[in-house]
Amino acid sequence: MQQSIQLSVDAVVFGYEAGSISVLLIKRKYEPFKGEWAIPGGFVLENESLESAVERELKEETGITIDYLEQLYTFGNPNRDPRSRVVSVAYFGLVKPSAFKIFASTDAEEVQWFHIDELPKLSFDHEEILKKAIARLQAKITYEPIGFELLDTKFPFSDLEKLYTTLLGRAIDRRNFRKKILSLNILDQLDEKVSKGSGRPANLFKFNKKRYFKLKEEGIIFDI
Amino acid sequence: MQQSIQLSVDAVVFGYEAGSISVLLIKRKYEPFKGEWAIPGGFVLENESLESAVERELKEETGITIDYLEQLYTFGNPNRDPRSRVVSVAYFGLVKPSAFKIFASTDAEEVQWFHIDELPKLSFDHEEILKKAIARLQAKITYEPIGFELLDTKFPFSDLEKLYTTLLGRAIDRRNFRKKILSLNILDQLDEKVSKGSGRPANLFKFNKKRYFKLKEEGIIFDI
DNA sequence: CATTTTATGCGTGTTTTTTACGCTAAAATA
DNA sequence: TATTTTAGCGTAAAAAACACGCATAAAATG
Repeated sequence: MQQSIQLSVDAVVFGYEAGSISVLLIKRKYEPFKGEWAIPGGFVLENESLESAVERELKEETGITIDYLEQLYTFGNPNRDPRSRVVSVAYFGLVKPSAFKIFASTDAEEVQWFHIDELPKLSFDHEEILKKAIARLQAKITYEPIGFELLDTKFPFSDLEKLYTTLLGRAIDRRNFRKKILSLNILDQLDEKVSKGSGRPANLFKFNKKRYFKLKEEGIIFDI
Repeated sequence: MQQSIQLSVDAVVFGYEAGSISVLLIKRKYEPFKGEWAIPGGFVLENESLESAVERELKEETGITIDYLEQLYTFGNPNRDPRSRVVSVAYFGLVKPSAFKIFASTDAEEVQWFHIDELPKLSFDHEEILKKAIARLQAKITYEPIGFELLDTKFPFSDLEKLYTTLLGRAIDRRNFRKKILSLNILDQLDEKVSKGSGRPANLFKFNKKRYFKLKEEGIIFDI
């Protein structure tokens, strides 16, 4: 028995900057869908794990090294690729965009961050993949502290608050939100302040991942 | 570019009977791992969707038609199969065991339900897959009403309660649980009673899936 | 340099949800 | 018929979620 199914990986990478969520897309250099936008990804090599394949492709095509990566879903519709049967394992990644300089290479003619509400037409079934990834991001920030992967290591509380209002798509009470997050005891308050523009300078905070995992083991759950 | 990665599907199927959760396993008829227990599954055909492949393999190997099926995770470790590189998309299924007669055929020498705390040694990385499936089942019954897929269409409230205590692995207050579930308004109380053994006969209930989806659209969420 | 603007940060009362637990009802059993 | 067993209803206390007031600090404005 010998199939000729090809296996690929794709990565939906989210970033957050200046109050809006963006996703990293590439413009395809080759057929099919040459010149159109797509989620970065490519074929898995013979002796490579799926995660390694994702990391390699991202590095090759966009120059990005990922901070947070998890498997999203496997898309296996027989006709999703016009060339042949290609099954793709999609991943979901988060980065701090400020930390990386993106550049196109190999299969990518161009790389660009797109706001998730200003997306171009996408190749293959990538729209479906992206839709699923957005749903996952919105759901997951309410029960796992993954939002911190999108912020700088040190951040003022207002950044976190803004991230959540953006992702949840609704207003949240600033005072109650602060109380709730601080009561979880997973943030370290630093002795630094930032002043961006007018207004009172804000204290900087840092996510204490180690403490979070310890609390998680003890059964304390993150829940917004 | 031509890979020789093979693609398979596997299905972890859970059933519930007499107060305990079981999983459907097959004894392998051929090498590798001939004579050992494994999760049912097999290779995906060229023009078949992943879901169809799962359904076909389950039917072939065990005789079961699944009630509830969802994708679990894709396992792609390069050495998970001693023959060659095989990537497997694992699925998660639920059935009412009373509704089916299981029988072994094709690749299976034997089929059997195993209580999830009395499992045999498993082939490949199937232990890892099963572990993930159990975690998913336990997590998911708290935020989606999938428990009903394991019960008979008509069931007394105590069956539901017992299922939850079993799955959650802890006692729950009978009175508060009933109040909570009934207040969700997703159960129809029937005009039938069952009396099994001693004690006051219990009213039968039926899960109203249609109403649940309607409520879900309106934003009412199931949460135990 | 006083005043306005902008944003931080602490507190308090109210409503809603969760939790704990007492008690009655109906059938089998001894 | 008394006792045991399982079903089913109700009520009060505790905890969490929600709504909102207001003092404070620094920068911008005139």
